[in-house]
Amino acid sequence: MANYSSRRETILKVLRSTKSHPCAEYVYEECRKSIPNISLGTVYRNLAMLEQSGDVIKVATVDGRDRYDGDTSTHTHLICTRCGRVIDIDISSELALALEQERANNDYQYIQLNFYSLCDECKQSENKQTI
Amino acid sequence: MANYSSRRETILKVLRSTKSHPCAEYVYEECRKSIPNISLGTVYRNLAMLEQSGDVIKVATVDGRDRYDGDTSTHTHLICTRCGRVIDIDISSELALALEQERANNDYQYIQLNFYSLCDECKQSENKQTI
DNA sequence: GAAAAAGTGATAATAATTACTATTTTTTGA
DNA sequence: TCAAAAAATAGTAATTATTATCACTTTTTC
Repeated sequence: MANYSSRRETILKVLRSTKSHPCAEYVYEECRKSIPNISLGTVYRNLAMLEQSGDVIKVATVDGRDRYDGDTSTHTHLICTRCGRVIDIDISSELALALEQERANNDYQYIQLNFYSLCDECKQSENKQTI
Repeated sequence: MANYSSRRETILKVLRSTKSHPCAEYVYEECRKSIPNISLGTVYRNLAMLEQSGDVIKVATVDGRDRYDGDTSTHTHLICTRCGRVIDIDISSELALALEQERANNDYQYIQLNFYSLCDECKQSENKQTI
């Protein structure tokens, strides 16, 4: 069904080479560095295809923009309630185990766990302001 | 800062009286039953205010539409990978405890846990089709 | 290597959400 | 109680992320 596409390969490479969980616009700008005439529509189309094929996940929608992740393994995110940054975080092995058990017991396909809080950068700037 | 507003009260009532985690459009249609000339902009503005004040949470974005929940207590959702329905589900007490511990230990503000799978209705129709 | 299938760039269209503004509702405080 | 100030609203226009379209190019098939 799906042919090979050099654009798709580049888009996937961009997503796998960052931990920033970027939106389509960011992926587009990164791709333009090596493929100057790639179009934004191509990025959107391929992100949808890559999501469909399970090579990429749509991890959250922040400020109206969909955010993508090239890491499809089960992992947890911190979403900053101020700046919207999406950050990978570690969780206790007890929690990881309980999550996986709940998933398996109920035959759920996959899990999305987000904690919300200020990220380190926003905590910093918050401190500066209040001192 | 915020005055009283009968529209806001109605919007909150609508959200608290459903378990369907509706989008703004649904809230708007429900409100129109008692306030025929309420405007969609008012619904959006008040949903944002209610989210800000913590009376409502934005629980997910499904098919490009933000979905709201009038139940602000920590609870878990099943999101149907076919129809997009958002459904409250129970989790084991072990998982609930591990989640709360992780939250407290790291001083996270709040948690959002979503499992993805077919909902019961979509499982049903899937069965019908494949037999 | 030619026909068929899939992908692309450029651009137009769609649709959810936000902004704007004249008017109305609510609050304030004398 | 009531008039001025503050906040909210309806109606509508503007914005913006995303999707659709289509003539053309790349990839696959056989």
